[in-house]
Amino acid sequence: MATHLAWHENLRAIHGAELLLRRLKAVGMLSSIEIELVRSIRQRARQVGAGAQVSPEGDGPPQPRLIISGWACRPRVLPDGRCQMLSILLPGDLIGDTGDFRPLALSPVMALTNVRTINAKPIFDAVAAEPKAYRGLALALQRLTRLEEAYLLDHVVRLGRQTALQRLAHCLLELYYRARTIGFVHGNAFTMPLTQELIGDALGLSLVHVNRTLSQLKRDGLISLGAGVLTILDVSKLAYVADYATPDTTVMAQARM
Amino acid sequence: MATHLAWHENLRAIHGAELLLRRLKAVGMLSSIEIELVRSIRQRARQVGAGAQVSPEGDGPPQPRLIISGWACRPRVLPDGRCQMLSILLPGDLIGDTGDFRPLALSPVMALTNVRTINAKPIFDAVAAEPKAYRGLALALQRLTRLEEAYLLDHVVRLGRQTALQRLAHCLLELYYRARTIGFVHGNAFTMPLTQELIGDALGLSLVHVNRTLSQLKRDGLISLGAGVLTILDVSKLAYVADYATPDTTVMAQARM
DNA sequence: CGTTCAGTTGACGCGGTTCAATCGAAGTGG
DNA sequence: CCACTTCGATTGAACCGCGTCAACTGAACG
Repeated sequence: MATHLAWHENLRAIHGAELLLRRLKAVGMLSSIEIELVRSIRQRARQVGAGAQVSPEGDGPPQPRLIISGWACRPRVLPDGRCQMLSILLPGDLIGDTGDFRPLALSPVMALTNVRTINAKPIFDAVAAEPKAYRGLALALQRLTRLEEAYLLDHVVRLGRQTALQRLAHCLLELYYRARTIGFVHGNAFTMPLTQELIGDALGLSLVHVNRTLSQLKRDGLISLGAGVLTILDVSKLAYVADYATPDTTVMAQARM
Repeated sequence: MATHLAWHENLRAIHGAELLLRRLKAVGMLSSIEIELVRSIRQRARQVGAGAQVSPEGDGPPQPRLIISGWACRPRVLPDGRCQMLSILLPGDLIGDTGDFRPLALSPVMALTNVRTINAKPIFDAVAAEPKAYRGLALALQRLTRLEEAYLLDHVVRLGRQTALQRLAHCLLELYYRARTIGFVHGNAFTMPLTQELIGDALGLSLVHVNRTLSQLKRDGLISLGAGVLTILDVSKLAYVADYATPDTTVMAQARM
């Protein structure tokens, strides 16, 4: 029984590395050696429940880990108890410090659902030890970091200058494209486990207004949402109201330099 | 006459390097060799008028430059013509790419007043060529980059979860501490050349509401503002309403790891 | 002496918050 | 097996922060 469980967890970990590979392949080319390295991180996963802190786990800079299942966020809590998310994290996303102590990478990560992570340090260690052998991988990892900053810049514009409808549409589209990259979208639908309160914390809106704005998007036939499954019914119309530029032309372009 | 002008510009450039030195010394320790290197960038300054683009100047990644006088910003212009600033830039701030292609560093910089910059590439070239000799400088430069990201995170919280009064108070305090670092503050007063419309673009507010909110801060005796000079009359009260944590305990702490 | 630009002020309306109540689904304990 | 609770979604009503429109001021400038 115990061995069966361990084997099961192992499978999960392999799958988790596959998610990271999809993201890396979306921003660069990897050699078969590099692909093997990423696949080699098949250690036992660590799980935390919804609401628990994922990172940092103790003192000092947080170790790099890969989210292999569940959603998380980087919350900033204000004295009055309200919360503003800096970013939303999906399976396939890397968290923790990768040696440069970026404030975003150092900021706490909180689980929004049950979250499973595996240690990603072996990847960075290998890349640091043999830069020549892992040039493509190093570049792709750096591009994922840039992508994270590009999303942050979009977030600023969203919060500063967009209406509730635009923010929501923009955010849902971002999540849609990110979910698609990791292969979670089937027929323009994907699992979106965020509650309306959490969406509010991400977009600087109240729970009630998120509800009303979501209703409007449904009424207008742009999305459908039920039982935790979000379907983008009309990508181009949604992109139009959100003022959302296709990732290829902006966010990804910035990452690809 | 021409030679006199060149000599004058030279003086300015030396002073500009001094501003960068103050910022570097605020986040790390420099050897005398490193100080000499920073002081050695005394090339002729380039000037652009208010409203003009400072960076990038042409194609490709923008070269690293140092702002030696004037204020600038990183604007994001929306299709409807409105604008959201990603950050505000003061004298002593570095702009342009430093080799890692960060989206923030690549995003356009626009002059808000007349802006003079000098080429900062020699510094980065020297650090890259002789990492051993310039370890302290490399670290300090990296910390300035982190600081920039930390300000961006604060910006997200400001825009997402703070009222107009709080945003304004928070922003003015940030500018106050940054101006103080470069030695521009005398008796809690410093030159603040931003128009109310520009402040609005930074904080996601309308011109009119910025005016009213500024009036309130004046009425409450927290600031005084006239003829482009901002005086912080009560730092601690302003920090209280802004919910502003002292830089030492937060932003700087993140940069100092 | 007109023009432009930044600041200032009033009136009005909308977008979004807050308070509050309801509802269904999913536990949870007796 | 059934209350009882909890949690997320939903909806109504009142309120208010902030945006918009518009008019006016004073200073700087040609």
